[in-house]
Amino acid sequence: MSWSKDDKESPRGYHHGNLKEALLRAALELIAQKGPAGFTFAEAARWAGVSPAAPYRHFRDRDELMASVALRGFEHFETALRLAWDDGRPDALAALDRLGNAYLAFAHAEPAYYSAMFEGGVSPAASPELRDAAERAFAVLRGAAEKLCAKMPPQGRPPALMVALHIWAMAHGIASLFGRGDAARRALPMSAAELLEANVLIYLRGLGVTA
Amino acid sequence: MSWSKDDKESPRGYHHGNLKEALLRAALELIAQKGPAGFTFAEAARWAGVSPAAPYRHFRDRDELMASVALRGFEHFETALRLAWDDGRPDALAALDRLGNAYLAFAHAEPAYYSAMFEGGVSPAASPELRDAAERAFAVLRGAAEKLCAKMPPQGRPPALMVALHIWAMAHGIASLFGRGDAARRALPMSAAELLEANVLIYLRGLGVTA
DNA sequence: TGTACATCAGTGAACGCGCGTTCACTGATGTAC
DNA sequence: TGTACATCAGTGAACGCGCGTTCACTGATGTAC
Repeated sequence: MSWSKDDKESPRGYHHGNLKEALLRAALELIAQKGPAGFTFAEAARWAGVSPAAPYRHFRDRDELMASVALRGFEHFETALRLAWDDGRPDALAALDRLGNAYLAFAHAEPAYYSAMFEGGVSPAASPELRDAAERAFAVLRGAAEKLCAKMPPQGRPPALMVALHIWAMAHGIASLFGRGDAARRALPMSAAELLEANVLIYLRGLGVTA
Repeated sequence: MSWSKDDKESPRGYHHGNLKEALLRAALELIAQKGPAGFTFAEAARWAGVSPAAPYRHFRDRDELMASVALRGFEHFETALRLAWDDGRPDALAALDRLGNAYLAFAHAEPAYYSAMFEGGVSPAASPELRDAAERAFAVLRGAAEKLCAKMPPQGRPPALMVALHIWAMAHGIASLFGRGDAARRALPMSAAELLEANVLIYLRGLGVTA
């Protein structure tokens, strides 16, 4: 985060100019350093180089800031997934493989967003905005599941929603158990990405989808 | 937790008699109420009806108490899984189904243990004791995977470790996304247990395991 | 059986700290005329 | 183009609070003899 130094040291006048943005980045940085529980309103203010009362101009409280981080996380997450899926081009299987990799890459590269989204104690149902953002991200998985189901033999074709939930569960399970950069992780015989790819491939074979 | 009232109100002398145990239970209760981040050393002491200095006789600090909770959690978890698996009787598939249900039931009935184990910020590698307990719980899944692999056609039989990790990921993914009692959860077309059962069945079909 | 003593678990008062939150304020910005 | 004024973002000092941690202490328990 090379801009952090600039942000903190560049002279500024009485008005910060972009404090809301700076607070979001501060929260993100602090979550990355200490986990979703380990950041405080006061510290975010300090990190942004501003008095402890200033954040109240932009967020009602700590929870609202956390929810904003989660919201932004879901937006970036959706973008990353949508880009990887690329509407199923050139074919659904190749695209799904990219999708899984993108899922893990996001959880790995942006653990702060990922934990704000899924472990931050933010209830997605709390704000309609947040719920919608989460829904839009899930919609990418949902769309992928639909395209996959269309490839299956019609008899015994499973509901696309269920397939989407399964894919989500496998990706989330592997991401949260093995996908973070922690040193404390279990030694694996293969990478998280390989593990997920194999899991999804076996699952699809079970559904009768073949390459 | 009907004993809590008794514990707090029954008269006791200068010595508590079973403070370590009471602190573990207090921590568990507080984690259940406010999540793994939302309990403090001082509050656990208060909950156990003891001065704030007393816990230091039994735990170095908050982290050691949290690690003890996680340790006990893994022990109960292992017991529950082992009981459900029952050495694969009467056959591996039926036993695996019970195993999955037991996994979800534990996460649902003991969210405090589950989050101390997987989201408490406790590094399993920190203490050998904790690592071993986690390893013994995983060994149940591992054993199940081995029994399943033995049923597969030998050509292209996958490594049992990978199958165990896949089962773990599916169970953990579904447990942490859909398996908690939160009101804020996504409305699902089926229960978490059904979702996991279907996921595992499709996966096994993909491996060539049939009922 | 009784007594002296060591050990140990819990006390309670004290401390420094950082947090969340409030308040009247002040400096900067933008706008109406 | 300039001036008066409303609006707004950030200040800084203050508060009460609960936490973690320490300390010399004290009451209870167990043990040696």
